[in-house]
Amino acid sequence: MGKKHISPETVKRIIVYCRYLEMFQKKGVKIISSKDVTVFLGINASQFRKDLSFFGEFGKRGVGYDVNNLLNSLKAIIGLEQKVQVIVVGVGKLGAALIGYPGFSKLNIEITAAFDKDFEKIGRKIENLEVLHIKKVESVVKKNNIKIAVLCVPAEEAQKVADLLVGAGIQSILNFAPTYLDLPKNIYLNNVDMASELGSLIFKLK
Amino acid sequence: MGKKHISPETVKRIIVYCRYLEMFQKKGVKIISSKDVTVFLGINASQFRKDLSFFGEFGKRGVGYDVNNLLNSLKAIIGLEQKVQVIVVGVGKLGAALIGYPGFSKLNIEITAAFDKDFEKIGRKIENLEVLHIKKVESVVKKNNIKIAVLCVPAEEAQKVADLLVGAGIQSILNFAPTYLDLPKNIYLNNVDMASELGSLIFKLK
DNA sequence: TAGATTGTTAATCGATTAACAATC
DNA sequence: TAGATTGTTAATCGATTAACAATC
Repeated sequence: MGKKHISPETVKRIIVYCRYLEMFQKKGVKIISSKDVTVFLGINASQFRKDLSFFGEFGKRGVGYDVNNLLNSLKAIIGLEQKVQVIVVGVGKLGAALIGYPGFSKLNIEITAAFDKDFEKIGRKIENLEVLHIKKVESVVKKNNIKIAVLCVPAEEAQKVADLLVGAGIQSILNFAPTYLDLPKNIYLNNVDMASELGSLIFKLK
Repeated sequence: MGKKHISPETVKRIIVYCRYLEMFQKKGVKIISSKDVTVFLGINASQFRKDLSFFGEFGKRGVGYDVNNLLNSLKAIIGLEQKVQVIVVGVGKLGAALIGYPGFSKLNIEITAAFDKDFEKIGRKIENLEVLHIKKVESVVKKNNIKIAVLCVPAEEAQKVADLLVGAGIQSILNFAPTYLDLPKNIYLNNVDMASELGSLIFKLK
């Protein structure tokens, strides 16, 4: 399947479209046009159609898109049509908050296990999930065939723990530590840099 | 000051440069080249020099950049040379985690106050910060001349609370709720969409 | 059929990278 | 001076938007 290159921007917009389509679905809207989907989001309707065009044809000319069909198709494109299992590594305040984060469960994402190195935390339950010692990560990852880790350890530890995760078989890391991670090229890395988002707001106010 | 348009990407990269320069500063490195700063970050050295060029000249040809000077200059450019006060609105797990988030304090950002509407939470202390009722937000914002709010309420409430913040005089919002906010054009909005970052990793694995 | 809206190509826009004169 | 590295211009690349034929 000679998949054309699809930009991360396109993928993230598709998730935004999904959320918005769910709103229409709940309201009972059956058919929607590219303009209806995008005008409120501040996105160009051409961009919506272009984004979809990477994956096929989903609409009827002169008519629009069937909300249910389109939503199901988009979810399947991202890979959200069935539950996705991820682990959380580092159960400080942020990690603990992410374990119960409704934005993840809404997307069909399930936190399978949580890990820490601090014996104070190990055995504690967070949202019915027992915190395990980090040394168990490899066996849990292998047993459940988990590919994605959410990394919430302090910046100083992040590289070391990321290396450990890669060694355990993790293929993708969502990194919340405000530091750059040097990882093998075959590992996917997304950084959520909350401080730099806030910093960019501070700059704009000047 | 006919400031050229500066992209958000440039601003976020400058914050990344700051973090990395601080590492060099701690190690006692005095002089650094554009290549030294960028090679490990996987950024092109031209990009670094181009990013800086929007704001002036900071290096010596044939020599490089003075680490201390450059770091101070960059912090001043972003607006981080003095403490910046922000408020956190919505003290669920995520909001509570952000109140103690070291990534913010490292950038000289101070959480001045935290708000919620839930009487169970009001009066509780989080990291020595008392949670206030949301109805007090306007007086706190005005009194302390606060311009930035971090919004951590559930998606369903986000628009309503954002409108309230704008009414109270807030000029910039860092939104963690996974929903689109429709705000006046003069209000700056940055979205941290953790779920879509995770979704884009899921897609890449396919 | 006439009007509407898609899917896709072409045009535009902006961001990244390469190249190089300036200069330490 | 010779070598190194900046600051900036020009070339490249990719993403967004406009335009329009296809077609419901």
